[in-house]
Amino acid sequence: MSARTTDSARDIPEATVARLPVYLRALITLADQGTATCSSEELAAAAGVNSAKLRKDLSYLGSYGTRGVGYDVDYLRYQIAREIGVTQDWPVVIVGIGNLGHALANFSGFRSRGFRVVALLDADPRRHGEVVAGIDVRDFADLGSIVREHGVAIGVIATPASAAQDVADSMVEAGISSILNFAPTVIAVPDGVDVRKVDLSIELQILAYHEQRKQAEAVS
Amino acid sequence: MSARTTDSARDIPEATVARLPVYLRALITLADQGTATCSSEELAAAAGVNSAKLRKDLSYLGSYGTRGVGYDVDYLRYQIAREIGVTQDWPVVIVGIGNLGHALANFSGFRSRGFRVVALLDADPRRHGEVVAGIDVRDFADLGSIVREHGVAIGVIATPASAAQDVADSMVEAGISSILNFAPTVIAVPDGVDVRKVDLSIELQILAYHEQRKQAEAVS
DNA sequence: CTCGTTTTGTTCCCGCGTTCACAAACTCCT
DNA sequence: AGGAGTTTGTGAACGCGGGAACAAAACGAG
Repeated sequence: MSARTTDSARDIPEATVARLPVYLRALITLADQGTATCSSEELAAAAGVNSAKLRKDLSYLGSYGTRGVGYDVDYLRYQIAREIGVTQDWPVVIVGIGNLGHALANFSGFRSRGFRVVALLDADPRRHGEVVAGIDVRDFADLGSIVREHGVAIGVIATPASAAQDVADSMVEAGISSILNFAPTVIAVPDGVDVRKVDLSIELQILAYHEQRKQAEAVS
Repeated sequence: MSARTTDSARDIPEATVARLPVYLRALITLADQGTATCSSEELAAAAGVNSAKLRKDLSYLGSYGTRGVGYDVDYLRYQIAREIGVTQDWPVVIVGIGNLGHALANFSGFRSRGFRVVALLDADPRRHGEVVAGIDVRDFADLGSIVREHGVAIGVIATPASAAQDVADSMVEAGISSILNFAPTVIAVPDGVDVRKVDLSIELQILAYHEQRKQAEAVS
């Protein structure tokens, strides 16, 4: 902590951070199509946001565009990737190799963004030795040594809700400081550890709420 | 549309709607533990939010608490469930039965919240007839008739990004008005259709950004 | 070189959401 | 019955994020 003047580290609003990966994906798509330059208007359309918002977001990173011209796709793509940190390699462990764990282990989107699954862990001994996505499932008790060996900072929880808090505690103790939680429960972690949660059921419930209101409107 | 006075339909802020399912889950956990009554402080702790925020959120639904006492767990649970709409049955179709589609089809959290998977669809003929989670995979072309037959309002997209827009278009045409999109791409839909997206890779990238900054701080 | 055109970067304003703080209301004990 | 103690519901202040609008900068034509 403490103030410093690392020039690359102005503080970027959280809402902007959440959109940068979307811009990055849009830029990759544009690059694949052979587009060399794009305006904020085009990129905003591809990312599904307002162009003023896009420009403001990018301005937090620096002045990477050219007035009257637009943005160089490859250059901007690299700058965003660097800012997010996906130019480096991030070792990741996945705990809980059920249906969801399988899907995550096989998900190609991780690999292509600099995330490398270094271990799959499960508490159930019957799963140990099983090979998923070319990686063999190991004992959850090995977490500590794996984290030390590979310098893992990011952990993914794909266990049932009942196990999630214990897994999180073990992850923190092992030195992991960023957790992506798919278990449908709130987990508590000490300060300095980031948690993001993805809850499929919650997303559906939000849709159901709006759907219910739409249907109520329709019959009125 | 148009203004009406359905007393149950004051407009609830979007941020509150997104938290109601979390409260509901916390209440179910409390009920399972045999708790009959809880204070806003306790419930807030279980849901991982500030107690003032919880009280304000609940106040949008009505005055379901008792001052000096707290909230009746079962009663509040029912009221929230009714407000979200999960007291009724929501038929759902899942399109794209790859790794993720498998996991979603088997996910028990849907069933327990009033969501019923009525069909699994895939464009690949080799998958047709395969049985996943007790439901057999059918041709994507059957979407329209299935939606009509079951009155499906909610669709889940679990296809690769390249197919997502086409699937969304077909869903909208079939009459689906709420879409949960797991494909890593922005999809465009007409007004009146709600889309929520879940992007695993984006969540990890957000964690990576913060992790990078923590590590930069650590060496300074 | 100068003017018109295009597009970025930024300023300003507004509205939503969060939090504090307190009044209203209910229970329990004496 | 009345007062002390609790806990809800809400009014008010504050800060963040979104969007419109504009000034600054680059390019091209003549």
